Amino acid sequence: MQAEERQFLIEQHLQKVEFASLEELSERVDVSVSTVRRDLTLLEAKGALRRTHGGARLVSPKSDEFAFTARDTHQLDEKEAIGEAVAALIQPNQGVIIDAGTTTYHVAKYLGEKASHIITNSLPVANHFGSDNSVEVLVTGGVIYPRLGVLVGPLAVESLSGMHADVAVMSAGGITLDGITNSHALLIDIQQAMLKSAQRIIFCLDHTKFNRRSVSPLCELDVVDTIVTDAQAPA
Amino acid sequence: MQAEERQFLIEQHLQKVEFASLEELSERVDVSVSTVRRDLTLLEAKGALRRTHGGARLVSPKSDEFAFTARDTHQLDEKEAIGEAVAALIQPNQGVIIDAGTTTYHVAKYLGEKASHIITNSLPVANHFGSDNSVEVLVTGGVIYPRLGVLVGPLAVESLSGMHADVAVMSAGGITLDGITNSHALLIDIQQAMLKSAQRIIFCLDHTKFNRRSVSPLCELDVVDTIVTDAQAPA
DNA sequence: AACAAAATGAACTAATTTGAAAGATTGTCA
DNA sequence: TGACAATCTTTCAAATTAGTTCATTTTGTT
Repeated sequence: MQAEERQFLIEQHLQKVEFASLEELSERVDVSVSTVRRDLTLLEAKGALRRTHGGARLVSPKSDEFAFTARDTHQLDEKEAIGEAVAALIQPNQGVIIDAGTTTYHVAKYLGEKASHIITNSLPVANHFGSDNSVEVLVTGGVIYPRLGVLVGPLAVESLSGMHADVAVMSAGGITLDGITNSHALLIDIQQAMLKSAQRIIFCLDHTKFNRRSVSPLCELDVVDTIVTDAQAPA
Repeated sequence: MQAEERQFLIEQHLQKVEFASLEELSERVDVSVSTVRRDLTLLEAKGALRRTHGGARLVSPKSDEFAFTARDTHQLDEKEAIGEAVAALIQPNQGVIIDAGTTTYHVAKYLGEKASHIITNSLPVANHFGSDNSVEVLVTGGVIYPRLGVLVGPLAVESLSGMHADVAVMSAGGITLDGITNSHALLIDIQQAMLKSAQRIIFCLDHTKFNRRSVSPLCELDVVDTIVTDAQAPA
């Protein structure tokens, strides 16, 4: 790999995680810590980031974007893995509904140009496909729920009600034997509309979601076709 | 293989991968590394790419989102100035419709928390306010028009039809004494819905738009309340 | 076919980059 | 504050890459 590419990768990674340690970066781009140091010095001179003790951080935690969704490093690896697995489940040229959420965002990343059209109420997902003209992306209307970049409200529900998709890729706050629950009542309406509009329902739930119950009930378990999770989850 | 063909292949490959090492290229086009070096020097002189240590890099990386809108540096100063001027025209706590476009995006930047609610079909504008919870941002639904990040289609028009705002901040492709025109028929419907929903209409038009006529007519001049432009514009 | 011109690949040297180790600095915790 | 660990900067040898030169091959022309 070339120096330029490496530096680009570092920059790009920081866009995602906001802060990264030297070790983390050195592993990620597979060079020594010394080299990462040098790269960071260069990138800092360029103004792309700011060096800190032990690593580097984004210079402007750009309020432009959705820190929470796109930059959430909490269990990043698991989420990436789930994202990849779900993307593999989807057949080419299907229509896919993508729910808002940190995990479902990763599904979008791995989905590439597989889907023929995508329906979403998540601004991060919409942004991800924004410059990709091989996929038709339909964004539901709605009011932006701050920080999450989710479109909520009656307009979002209405938009979804008339639509149809082959698959819905969903996320939630918790799952028990009684069913699936989520935290915001505002989201429930929208998610239920999504469930109605799709033929096959896939839920993305990492192991922290199991045996947890959020405030609002979303649906029974028998509505769900597939659950994708990570290795640490119970049967 | 001809030298020209080889260079074309190199260029084409770089379009795909953004970065490539000499070895990689030399294998791909099946010549020695020396020759690849020479090719790269030529291609660099041509402006097709930039040489780096160990390889080459694409000059214009297409990687980022909505480069067109947010990073369009064409007449940046004028647009910033227009943005600031329009923002100054807006009273606190008004409802504002913001059209999609490079200039209107700058209006959003200067608007801050002045408006009480904002209605837009522009993803860059939505992103800009995304994490700001002092403003209610209503995003119209619709299909993403690639590269511009505009939401278009019937859903966008429907979303707008039921709404109301104090001001509409609009952009367009050209203006003559006969009226205002814009380039994409898809946008026209939406813009007309915006015009209907707002009490006061402000158009942002830099001097290049004057005496130009785009393909589709948008509206007559008497619909417009205010036009904000830059110093180089005619009276 | 014979020749000149251009392109190619290889060999060599100069320049750059890299990784590791030294000592200097900073941050942390009692 | 003082020790201790972690991180930073500097330095240097090794490795990689760039630039140059030259013999050989290919190409184009007569």
